[in-house]
Amino acid sequence: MSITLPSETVFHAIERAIKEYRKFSQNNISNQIKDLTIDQGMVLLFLDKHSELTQKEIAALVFKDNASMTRMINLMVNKDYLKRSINSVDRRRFTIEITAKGKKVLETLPPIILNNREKSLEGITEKELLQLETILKKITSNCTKS
Amino acid sequence: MSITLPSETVFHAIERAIKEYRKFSQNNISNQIKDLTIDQGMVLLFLDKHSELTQKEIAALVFKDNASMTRMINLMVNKDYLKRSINSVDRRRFTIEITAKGKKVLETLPPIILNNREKSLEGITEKELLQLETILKKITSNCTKS
DNA sequence: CAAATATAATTGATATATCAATTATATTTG
DNA sequence: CAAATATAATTGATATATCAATTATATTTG
Repeated sequence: MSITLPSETVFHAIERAIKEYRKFSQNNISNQIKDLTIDQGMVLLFLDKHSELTQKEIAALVFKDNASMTRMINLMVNKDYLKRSINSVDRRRFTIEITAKGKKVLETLPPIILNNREKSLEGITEKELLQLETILKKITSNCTKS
Repeated sequence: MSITLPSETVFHAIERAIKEYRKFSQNNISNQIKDLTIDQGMVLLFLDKHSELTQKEIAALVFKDNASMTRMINLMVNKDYLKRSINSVDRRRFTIEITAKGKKVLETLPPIILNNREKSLEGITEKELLQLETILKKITSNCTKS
């Protein structure tokens, strides 16, 4: 008996689901907003609600490392979504502000995202959603413990 | 009422679980095999069982696009895991063979992967696993339909 | 059969991921 | 307090992701 192929495992199903959701979301975003990735959109959402976040904290929220976040924010500054300025309290940090263009996006983006979530979870009950989260958290915890 | 932050959604939990699983797996692989990524390992597993696969087909199995697969296989050829030769039946394709070094890896890798799967699913019942797959497939189907 | 179309793979450009090393500043500790 | 250590962010190198264009070959169609 040889090993079950990765394509037959639950990990494959997990990866498939999140990738299709990302693709679906990105398409729906791109239809209305030019030149914005989901991840960039999420960065805007987080900064909108928590303006004092450091790059490191944002990175953790969107599953990136600091190096990726530096480059992502560079891009977003170049595209005029964000403005970076030195934080006078801790000069190792930056204060990141959302520009007028960024704020414009924040008017259009949330309804698109809400719709993405709703459509992709259609036919799934509240109970199932809770089950899903519970099981996923077990996997996460198994992989992170020790 | 503003939008629920991405970090509070089930999509975040999905992404977290698969990323932690990948990290966990990669660590366990790297402990025993130098210079092999999970994805490269999966390519070896697939080719081992289905030697006639085209690059395009392998790409689909590991969620990459053709361009990424081309580069990944280039690397694996350079690292002497694979050998590429023209397919005489269809000269657009390649026949990809696993080298002796690749076969060596295939002796060490499966037990590591089995252990990764087992450990990461510890405490999760058969029933829960089925529920998980069912719900994930609903999401996938919602995101791909139309 | 020749022209049109399709397919497998590659290439180029740009973005992102990952790791290690580095820089600048802040905090801790002897 | 000075030296050691920690932290936030950056940079460089290399791999991977994504899109569009290209190349080479195969298949379809008028």
